[in-house]
Amino acid sequence: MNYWLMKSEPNDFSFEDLRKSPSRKTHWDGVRNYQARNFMRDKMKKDDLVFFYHSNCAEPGIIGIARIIKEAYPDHTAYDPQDKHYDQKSDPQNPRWFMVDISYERKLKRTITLSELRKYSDDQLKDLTLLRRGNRLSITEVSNDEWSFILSLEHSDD
DNA sequence: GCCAACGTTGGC
DNA sequence: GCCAACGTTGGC
Repeated sequence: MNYWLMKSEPNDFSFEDLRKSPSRKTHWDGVRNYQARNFMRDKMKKDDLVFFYHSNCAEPGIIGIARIIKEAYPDHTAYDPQDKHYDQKSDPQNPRWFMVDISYERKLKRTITLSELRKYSDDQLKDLTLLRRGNRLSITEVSNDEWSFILSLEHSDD
């Protein structure tokens, strides 16, 4: 079982949007970065848990938990010229881009903000990929220890 | 809105 | 294969 962190801009698709989706699930389409694709295609497994992170917003941070409910399959939006993430070079016979399905698990009692996570960047979270300088990857791995530590913050005062 | 970081593209 | 130009991400 692996743990993940997935970013989403709440203006685009928020954790609340996931909660309101039919059956509280969605496909994670539109990923067009090879490293993020490789994580989805090669390492994400059904039932893995995901920190849902809000980026590019007033209070960036982890807002809730989602679950992988379907492993990687071709991202059909890559073949749709009308789609924002259309990729002319993607061939259905040899898919380049993949997506997974995720479902809403639960909202955290409080948002664990980026600035709060940074307080531990020299110690418990020193290897957290999200905190690496300049990291823009939309899907990153979270270790078992990092997952437990971040969850332990949920019930602390700040 | 600014801008640093960084992935991708394409000319050579 | 190098690398400059360009586009995107995302915190602030």
